[in-house]
Amino acid sequence: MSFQLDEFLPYRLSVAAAQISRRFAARYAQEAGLTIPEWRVLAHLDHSGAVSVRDIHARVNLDKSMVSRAATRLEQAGLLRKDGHRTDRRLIVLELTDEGRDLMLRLGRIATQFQDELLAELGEDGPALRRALAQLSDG
Amino acid sequence: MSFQLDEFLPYRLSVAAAQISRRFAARYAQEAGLTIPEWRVLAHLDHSGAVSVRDIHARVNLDKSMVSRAATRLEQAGLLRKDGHRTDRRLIVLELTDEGRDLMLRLGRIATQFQDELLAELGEDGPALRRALAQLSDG
DNA sequence: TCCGATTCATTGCGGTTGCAACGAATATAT
DNA sequence: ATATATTCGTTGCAACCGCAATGAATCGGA
Repeated sequence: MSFQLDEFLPYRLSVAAAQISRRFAARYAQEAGLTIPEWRVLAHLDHSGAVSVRDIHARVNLDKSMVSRAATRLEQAGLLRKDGHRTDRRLIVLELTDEGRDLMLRLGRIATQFQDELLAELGEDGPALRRALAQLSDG
Repeated sequence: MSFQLDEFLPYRLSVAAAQISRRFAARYAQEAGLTIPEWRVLAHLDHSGAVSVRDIHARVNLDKSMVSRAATRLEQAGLLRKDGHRTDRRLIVLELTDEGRDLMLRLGRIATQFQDELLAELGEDGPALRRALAQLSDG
């Protein structure tokens, strides 16, 4: 009996993740043309307030270089500010501008609605999916 | 109340998928240094028999160019053969060599065991995860 | 105090990826 | 029958990613 890729969990997971990312990107493309790293940085800053590159790197599953480049692009787009840290001059403090917060307000609504739709599609498997993803991410 | 990336399903999905892919890649790295596209092409061919690039592209969620390049590399590694189609000369028929089949036998065992471990970690959420991933991939 | 180790953000680089263009082969419509 | 459209695999290209190296700043131990 030969191996069935179709039934293989890592494959299914990867396909589902790619598919959902595409669907979501299509939603927010109307509001803003962000890459996934840019979206993650923006969303994390909205929730965390002013914070360093390292901080985002640690919490958002992005390489330092990605955070740095995404932040540069977001700064050029006027969505965030980079300031030096008061006492530790190695650190760069990232903080959303008013424009960035406005955008996240709109994107947050889109994201929440999108997630609600997904959970509705999933029905009663939703909570189990949450638990399973948490388990797999830590493992 | 600001948006919480941590709780956002597309994000959780993407992180879990990346994490599991890394774990699995670490397993089969000992047997063979395959990229993910190469692994998918190999695994699909093992299960499907001789088949065209287009076929794999459609079923395995890989861009045509990826399939083409992966097939070229696998051919150079002696794991598959490329032949012309008998009647439709646009088509290229891909088929595993004996060596390719041998490798897939070993990789299939590793994959199956890895999946068994994952399912054990997941416990009773495993079946719900399966259903959820299927639902999300179609949506 | 002062020198080596560590932390931080950026940058360079090689490999990968997705998209679009291409040429060859086949299908379709008039 | 023949011109047009479509399908197929490959290739070029630009963007992207992860990793390692870099340079600046801070920390820690002798």
